[in-house]
Amino acid sequence: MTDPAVPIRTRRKRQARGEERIREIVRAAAVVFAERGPEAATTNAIAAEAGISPGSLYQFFSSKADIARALSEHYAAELSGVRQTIMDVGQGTSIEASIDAVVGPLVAFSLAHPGFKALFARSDLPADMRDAVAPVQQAMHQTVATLIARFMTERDPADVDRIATVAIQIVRGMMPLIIEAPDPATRDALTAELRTALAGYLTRA
Amino acid sequence: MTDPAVPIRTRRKRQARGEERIREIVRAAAVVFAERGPEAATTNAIAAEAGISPGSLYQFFSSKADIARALSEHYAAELSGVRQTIMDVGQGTSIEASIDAVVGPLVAFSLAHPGFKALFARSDLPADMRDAVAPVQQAMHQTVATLIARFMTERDPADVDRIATVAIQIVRGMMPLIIEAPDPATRDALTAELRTALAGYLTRA
DNA sequence: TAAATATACGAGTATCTACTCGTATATTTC
DNA sequence: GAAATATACGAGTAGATACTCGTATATTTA
Repeated sequence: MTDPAVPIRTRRKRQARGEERIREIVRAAAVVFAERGPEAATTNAIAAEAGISPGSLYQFFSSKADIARALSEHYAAELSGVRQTIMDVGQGTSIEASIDAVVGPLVAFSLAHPGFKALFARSDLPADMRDAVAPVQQAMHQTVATLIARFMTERDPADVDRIATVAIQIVRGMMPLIIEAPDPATRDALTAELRTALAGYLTRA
Repeated sequence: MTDPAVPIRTRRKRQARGEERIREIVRAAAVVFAERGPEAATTNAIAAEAGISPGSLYQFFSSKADIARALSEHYAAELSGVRQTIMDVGQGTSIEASIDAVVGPLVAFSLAHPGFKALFARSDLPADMRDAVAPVQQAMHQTVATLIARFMTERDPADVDRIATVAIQIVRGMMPLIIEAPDPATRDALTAELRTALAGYLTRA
């Protein structure tokens, strides 16, 4: 039974064009997710948008949920810059100032990345996709909780956690309205309302 | 060409068992929508839950969106009692008291009617269903705006409208968490957070 | 250069879903 | 009681979708 050398062939390194294809598929997935929503986004449509065949798509991803996972991780990476900026606001700033530091960039990011809303604004994704994006969602929750904890140094961590959850849900509720606002003035007004709602909640929570 | 008497046969009156079937189908739809969500809820599953054949279902409803419409109207009717109670709170009560008068019954209603959340908590239903439930959604918006207007007698109606929209989105964001809370204590805590969020927003808006 | 493997294709498959249709029975109307 | 119609059935249809498979080419490794 002792098997000295089972040469389970390790996959040879991915080629440069493979990496490029993956990037192209993730980009296409963002477009299709944004246009049709997570359940109506078909793998064939993603392949078409990427300019490749369905077979090639499955050369790099094992399932639609796997594509969603890659897309969510892509957004997490893109957001890390934003997160750094946010975390850099001084420890002594007011709740309102911190909210301003978060809301503006987040709205800008959502506008620039239309697929982001499709993946993160919904709390009831199909099970397989929800599982796929859960790690990134939890990381975002952690970031928000850390930020909120600065203003609630005396509070129980469980309280801070709950407050972070509520704040995220408020953002989730408002973001679709903001993104799909018919004109910039409406968008700005709704963004201001989001700031008001967050400030109102967090100063009372 | 002049046709003096085109006897377009007017459909004979629906029988009592037909009315009963319709009630049964709507009830079944609520169950299936709650269990699977609006897009995964299949008409065959609704028929099975109602204990009838797919063909019989289409005897009474022309499409899945048509069933969603009937369900949303059913909820609107069920909610009219709640609305009456809410509207009866005195004109002079505080914002907080009014919020309490709304949130408690609304959470209770959502818990007692699991399909309600599936239809009303989502802002991105498939187009045909969204159109089907739009009238009821608008009626609910009107009710909320009327209630809010009591505290904002000086405000422009457009402002009141926008504030009502934001308040509804806050509720929409929180309701899934409240309904799916793992235990009653968590549910009560989240319901309290919803009250806090609404009070915080409305006193600042 | 030759073997090995990554990339690429796209028609095809199994499965699912909204909805139909031919047919049969229950109820109402006259 | 008989014609007309509402109710009921459930196998069947057309269309869609996630994913596969046989095959062919490009690239890398030795």
